[in-house]
Amino acid sequence: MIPLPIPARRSMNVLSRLQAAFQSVLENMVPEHGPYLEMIRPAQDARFGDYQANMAMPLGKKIGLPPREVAQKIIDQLDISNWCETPEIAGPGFINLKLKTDWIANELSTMLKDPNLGVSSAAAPKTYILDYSSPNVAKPMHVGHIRSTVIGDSLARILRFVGHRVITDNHLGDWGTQFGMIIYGYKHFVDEERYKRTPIDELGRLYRFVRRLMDYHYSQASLPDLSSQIFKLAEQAKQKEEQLEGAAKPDAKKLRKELARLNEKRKDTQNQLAKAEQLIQDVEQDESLLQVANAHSGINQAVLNETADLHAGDPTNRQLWDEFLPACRDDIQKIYQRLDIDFDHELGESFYQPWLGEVVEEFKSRGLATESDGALCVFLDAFDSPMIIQKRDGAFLYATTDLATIRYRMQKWNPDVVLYVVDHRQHEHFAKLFAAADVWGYEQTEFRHVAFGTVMGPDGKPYKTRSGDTVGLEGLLDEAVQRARSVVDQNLEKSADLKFEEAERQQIAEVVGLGALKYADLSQNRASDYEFSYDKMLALKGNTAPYLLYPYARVNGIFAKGEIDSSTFRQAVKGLTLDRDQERRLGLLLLRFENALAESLVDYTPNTLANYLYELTAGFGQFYEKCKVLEAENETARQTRLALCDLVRRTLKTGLSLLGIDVVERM
RNA sequence: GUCCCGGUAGCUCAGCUGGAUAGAGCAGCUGACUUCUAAUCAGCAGGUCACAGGUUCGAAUCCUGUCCGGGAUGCCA
Repeated sequence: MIPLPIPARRSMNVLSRLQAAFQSVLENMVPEHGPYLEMIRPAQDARFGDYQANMAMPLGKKIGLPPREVAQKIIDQLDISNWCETPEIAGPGFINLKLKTDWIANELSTMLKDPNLGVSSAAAPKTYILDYSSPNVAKPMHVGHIRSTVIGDSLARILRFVGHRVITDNHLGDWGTQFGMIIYGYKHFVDEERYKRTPIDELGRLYRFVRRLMDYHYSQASLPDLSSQIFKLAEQAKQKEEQLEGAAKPDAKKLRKELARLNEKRKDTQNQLAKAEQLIQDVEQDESLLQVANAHSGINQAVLNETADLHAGDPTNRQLWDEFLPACRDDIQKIYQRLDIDFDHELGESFYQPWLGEVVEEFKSRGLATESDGALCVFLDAFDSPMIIQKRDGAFLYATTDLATIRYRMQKWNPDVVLYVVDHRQHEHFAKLFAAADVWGYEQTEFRHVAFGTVMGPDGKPYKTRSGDTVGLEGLLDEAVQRARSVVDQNLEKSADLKFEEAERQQIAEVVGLGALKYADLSQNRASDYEFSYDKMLALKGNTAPYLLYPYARVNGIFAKGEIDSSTFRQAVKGLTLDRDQERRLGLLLLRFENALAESLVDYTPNTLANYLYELTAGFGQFYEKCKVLEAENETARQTRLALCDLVRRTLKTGLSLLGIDVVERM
């Protein structure tokens, strides 16, 4: 498939215009001018102008001239006088650039009339495949799925918006042990009546029930081992303590460290033991449940067998799987619908089963994989351990499916870039996978692991419920909305003149709650772990969804009060004049939108866009405080401010939509 | 053991492809609602950017080492 040509639009990107101007000067001064163009950036301090160019210092070094002299040479040849003030040289050789205010005003009126807010399409559109969310079906989705889902969705939206061809694919886990579990559950414990009426609920119940029985037996089996481990660790700790008594200083430090580590480990193991005992106790407290558990003492192995039978093509299990899968998929679909997320494809692990053998054969026949300890391994430079693609018992693995997936995607879509939005713990797996893809012959494609950190609880540990279970995603969404609702109600109590009916309150709560949840995630640097807190994500100030949603509603309020029709207004606007500082600053911020999008794609970091929107909102706040809109000093000021308001509103709406967040007309 | 990620204000976090005096929000203190929505705005205070070296005209940012935290580590995904 050939990418469709995309009509070029006029770019509002100040930075790329400056770069173009500098390029024609630098071309004559230095052969490798690319890196120097990167040294143009928005000024950090308003006193230094609007933009600054920092290349004179390194350039001076390179060509052996004083930096300030180099700066002067550049300025002399720079052809920007019709849209910039005369550049100034400061300090060791910074070139400070200030845009002509009239020019900014002019750009803004163009932006006002452009439905795309001046964002031009990518000059060279690429094909991207985005692999994200990828939950195990038949297990309830939990808090761990939110990041992949939300980050991947946002990246897909941004890439599309700037004109790339984007294919999103939800690589569902639909072929794993969890199906062995519900098959076993169905065969032994199904409530036919319930299954007919509400299959999803019944399958969910079966999954949890079997999980419980398995945990029970597994815990029992692990008790002796855990106890003896604790004993051993205690012994070792005692030994260390004795050694420590007579140890010299340098050794003592090392010993103390080892001792601390041993104690830590013992504590961990004790916790494991306590948890196992709890699981056992839970079952034993219930007489009838205990009887069932005892009657199914071989359940753990039996579940593995059911899974193996399914994979081997056993007709009964296959038929059950065919029956269960649609129900399971519908179930997760409900969550996606609520989060407004959809995929072009949902090709799960099962989809690739028919080709795993072929892939393995190819690796074998081409000498890319060799046998080691009975397993088929791909040995890769730069890795100590190989990537195993077939187990000793002949079974295939995660890595095998991933390779087959790569082959399928290459053949079907021939992507330039494939992004895997998966948590950071799988980094090494992907490093190996990509290295394998490389030797396989796909070295021209960029494979990229877009890694992200863990969602933490207030205790600084992975977010869990009080009883230590993972937090279900559906409940998470409900609570966010419910808390947003109480914020809505609280605020409406304060202002008597605003009247909101029940339905609108609920709708605002839904948008704000889900928006807050997504925004909390997306405003964070994806690489770091982050602390989950309803209170923080729903705060009215700071880098939160409610704060960003507010100016949108405010601007709507202004237009409503002034009885101004937006589209008529946009067409009618003649010229803008940015007299006030706040107006000019806000205008500059608005012109940076396209650049913010580009920056968020450099390293696939939606938080770059989120931070920009936050800055824009803060800039609007200052403007709003100082500049009356409807009752401006004169008609031109009024027009200018209405235009700025309209641009802020649209930029926020568009920007938030690229984060997958909806807006409310008033709040 | 090896490898990967992190350590920035009391707390939660931006900034990290090197740039001028390190930024937000919360918490603390002070102010601003007869006003286009105060779900807001203005101000004060708060820092050895873990530590030590190095590269550089210039380092929170790059390199090396140390400490601390998390993760991965041959047949789970």
